[in-house]
Amino acid sequence: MRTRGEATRERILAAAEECFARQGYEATSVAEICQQAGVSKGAFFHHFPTKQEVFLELLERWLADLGENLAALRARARNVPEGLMWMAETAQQVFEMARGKLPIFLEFLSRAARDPRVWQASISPYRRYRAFFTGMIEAGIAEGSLRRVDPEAAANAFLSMAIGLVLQATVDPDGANWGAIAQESVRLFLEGVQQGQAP
Amino acid sequence: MRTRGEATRERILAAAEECFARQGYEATSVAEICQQAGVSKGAFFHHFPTKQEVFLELLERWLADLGENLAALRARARNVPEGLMWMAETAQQVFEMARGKLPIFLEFLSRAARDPRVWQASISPYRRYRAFFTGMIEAGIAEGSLRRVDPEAAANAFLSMAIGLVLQATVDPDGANWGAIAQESVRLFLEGVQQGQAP
DNA sequence: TATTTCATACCGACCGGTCGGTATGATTGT
DNA sequence: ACAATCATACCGACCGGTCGGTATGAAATA
Repeated sequence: MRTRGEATRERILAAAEECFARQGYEATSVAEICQQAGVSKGAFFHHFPTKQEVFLELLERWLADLGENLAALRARARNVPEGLMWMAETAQQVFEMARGKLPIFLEFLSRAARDPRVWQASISPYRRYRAFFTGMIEAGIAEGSLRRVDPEAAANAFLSMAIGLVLQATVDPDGANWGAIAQESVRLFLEGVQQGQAP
Repeated sequence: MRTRGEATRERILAAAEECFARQGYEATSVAEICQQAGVSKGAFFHHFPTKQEVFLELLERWLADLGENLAALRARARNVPEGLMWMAETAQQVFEMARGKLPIFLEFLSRAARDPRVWQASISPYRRYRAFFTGMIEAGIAEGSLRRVDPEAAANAFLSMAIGLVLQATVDPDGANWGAIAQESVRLFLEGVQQGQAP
């Protein structure tokens, strides 16, 4: 954080993230963000042309972060099933840590379905994730740890499960132990596709 | 639709549903709904105390409808795997038909995560769905068509998959043939849990 | 070094417009 | 007549974004 300006920028982003998480995008006014950041409205619009731009920058950071975490987990795993299980275990921590932060995820999606700018910002990382998982399944088949399933179909099923889990954990965080359920689900999934595991 | 009042009420609900689907809840003004319904603001607030109440009534209808459809499919199926596959096939049609209507689903969820009233209205049907699928898996095990998996875990995995699919189809409807993917995913799931199907 | 210059960072009052909801009275059906 | 139904006009709050102007501090000039 070299210059004074950059520090202010970061404060605005952090404040916006908190407000969005607490109240949602629409319900959060620019004035509120400014107050939370201890900054004037003038400063806000000096650093960002619109409220939406703040939102988009947060979105980009979040998705990039997620992508890096997934890639790191895969790289560290000794084989594909292990990598997938690690991801499920990580989900446990994510659910616990993020809690109040998760609803932004929904807000992102809800807006992405309508706002072309948001859509474009979310959809290309998302498609990379799909490709990423397809690649993982293919690698699993190649290394002999997975059955010869259709990689795309399996990746889709896995990704759907992951998305569904996150969503449920977001809406009903106290309804179940979602971290444990994530692990159970992935285990079940692996039992279906793993080599020499079928009973 | 006996009285004149009921007809107006329905027109307001239909108009609201369309507006919400097209623009989202927040972005839809009461005036817009009234115009679309060919009704005055006075009529609107005569039939509904607040805008949110309209939203909630739509939500209730939608969830009740979904529940009925699921129960009907299960009742007609000759065994559990067949029932699950039928649901996947139905998803195909739902995706094609609903298209523009699906984003309301996201709006529902997004609001449910924050608005206690909406949350309560969505969460109890949702928990019924979970119980419903758990019951199905148990029945499948009892009838011998499914392996002795943990019913709750399997139901969770299946429901997660379903939710994830709907969500992806909502956000990226042209990104893939979601109906086909739904069938493929369920098939994959069944291969994992079905009796005597493991290769 | 002392002074001028100037870009960047920031302030906060303000504007045009929108929105959810209300007040009041007309119309309709019984 | 009288209750249910609907229309019109209106209110007060709020919001995203603008704008004229001020502070800060580094580079240029003398």
